[in-house]
Amino acid sequence: MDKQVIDYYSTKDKMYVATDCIVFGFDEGELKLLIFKRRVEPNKGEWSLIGSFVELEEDVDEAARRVLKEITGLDNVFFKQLKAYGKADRDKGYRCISIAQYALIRIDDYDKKLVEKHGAFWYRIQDAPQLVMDHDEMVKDALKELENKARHQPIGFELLPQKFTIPQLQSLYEAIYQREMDSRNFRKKVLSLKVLKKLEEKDKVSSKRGAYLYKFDYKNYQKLLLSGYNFEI
Amino acid sequence: MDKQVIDYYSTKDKMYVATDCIVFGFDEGELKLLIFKRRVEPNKGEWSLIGSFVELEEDVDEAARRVLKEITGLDNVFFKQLKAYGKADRDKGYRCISIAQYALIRIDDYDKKLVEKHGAFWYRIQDAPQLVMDHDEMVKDALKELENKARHQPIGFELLPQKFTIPQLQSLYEAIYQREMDSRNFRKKVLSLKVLKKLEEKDKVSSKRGAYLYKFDYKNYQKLLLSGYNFEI
DNA sequence: ACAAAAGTGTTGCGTGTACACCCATGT
DNA sequence: ACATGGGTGTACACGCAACACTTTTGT
Repeated sequence: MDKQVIDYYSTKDKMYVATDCIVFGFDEGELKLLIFKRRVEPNKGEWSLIGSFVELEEDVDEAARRVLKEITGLDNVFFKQLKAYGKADRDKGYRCISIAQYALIRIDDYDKKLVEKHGAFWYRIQDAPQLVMDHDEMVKDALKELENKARHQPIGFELLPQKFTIPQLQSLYEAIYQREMDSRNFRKKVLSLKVLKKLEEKDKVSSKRGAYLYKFDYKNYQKLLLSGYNFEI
Repeated sequence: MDKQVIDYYSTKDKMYVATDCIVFGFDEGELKLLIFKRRVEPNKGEWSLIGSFVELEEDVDEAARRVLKEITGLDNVFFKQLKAYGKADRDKGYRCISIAQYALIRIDDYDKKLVEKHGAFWYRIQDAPQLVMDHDEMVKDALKELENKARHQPIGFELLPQKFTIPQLQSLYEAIYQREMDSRNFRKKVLSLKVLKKLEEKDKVSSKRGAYLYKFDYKNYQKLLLSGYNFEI
C-alpha cells in the first residue's frame, strides 16, 4: 500500500461495523424469533437480537455465520442480508453501523438446548419484548421482507424439517402472511408447482388419520426458478 | 458515555464505511448510468461509481444525498439502499465496507452541464466501461433490483420528466425489462391504474401526429399502493 | 402520396377463488 | 359412533396476451 493511499484514507473517519441477525424459526405452528439478553453495555440486560462486531479480516457475511454458529451450533443456515442501519445516532456508545441479516432455521430439540445454553430464547413474534436500539425496526423490516420473499420463492422450506406435511406447510405460510388460506386451493397450488416429492410415510402427530409426508425436490425447484416462475400463494 | 462502554468497544476493530451510488437516468430512449473517473488512489484514473466515505456525524443515507447533490446539483432525488458490500478484501487500501444505494433521476440539460463539470459522464448501461473494485457487481445487482421494483411500483415515473407521453413511458419500461411490449396492452394497463392525468398538450418531438402528454397523479398513486395493487406490466 | 408514429377493441385462455363433502382413524 | 383433521373437484370471474387497422400530419 503506497503512502498516498494511507494519507488519503487517514483523513477519513473509521467506525464500528456490526452485524445483527434476525433469526426466524417455525415451531408448534408458530413463527418464532430468537433473541437474547445483552451482556454488554450499553443497554446491558435488555433484550436484543444476536449480533457481533465485524472483525477486520472477516467478510460481513462470515461474521453473521460465525454468530449464528456460536449460538445455535448450526452451520448451513439460510440467511440473507436485509439492509444496513446507518443512522448517526443509532448507537449511544460510539458511531456504529449495523448490517442486519435475517436467517431461517429449522428448530429442533438439539438446537433448543444449545440456544438456551447461550442465554438465547425463542419468542413467538407477537410475544417478543421490546428490543434495544433499532432492533424492533429490524424485525419489522425483516418480517416484511420475509413475506415478500415467500411470495416469489419457496423460502418456507428453509423453516420446515426435511420431511413435512402439506398442512404443516400451509400453517407456515399462514404464519408468515398472517391470514388463513383455503386448504383446497393451497394444496392445488403447491402440488401444481411440482417441487414436492410425496413419500410413502405418514405423519400421525397432528391427526388420527395421518398426513402424507413430502420432501422438497430441489432439482425441480431450480428448473422452476430458471423458467421465471412465481410462487404467489 | 461511561468507562465500561469505552473499554468494551475499544477492544474491537473500526473500519471505513463508504457509500456508493448507482445513479440511473433515462435519456433519448435509453437507460443510462452515471459514472466518473476516480481521482484518488487506489485505482486512480479508473472508472467508478460516485461515492464517498461516510462521516462520523452523518447518517449513511445523508452521505449518499450529499454526494448526489455535489455532483448533480439535485436535491430531492429518489433513492433507496441496495445492500452493503462487506467482503474483507474488497478495498485494497484498508478495510472498507460500502453501502450501495441506487438513485433514479430525470436527466435534463441543466444537470448534464453540472455533471460534466464534476468530471462525471452518462453512459448507456451496455456501453459502460469496466468499473473499479466491486462496482460492476453493484450495477448488476441494482439493475435486477430496478426490474423487480418496477414490477410492483411505478418507479419508472421517477425517471421521466414531469410531462411525458405514453410511448415514452413504454420505452422506459422496455429499457428496464429489456424486451418489447405490445403498445395496445401497455396503454390499456397503465390507463387502467388511473394514476395518469391526461393533459391537453401534445408532444411533437417524436412523431408528426404528436402524442398526448400525461402527468403522474401522486394522490391516486398513494391510494393504489394502500390497496395493495401490483404494477406488473 | 407516403412514411412514421399514435391511438383504438375483441377474443380466448389460464389462473385464482369460492365453495361442500367424504375419508381414515383413534378414542 | 363420533370427533378430528386430511384429502378431493367444480364453476365462475378476471386479467393477460395475442392480434390489425385507422388516424394524423410533416415532408
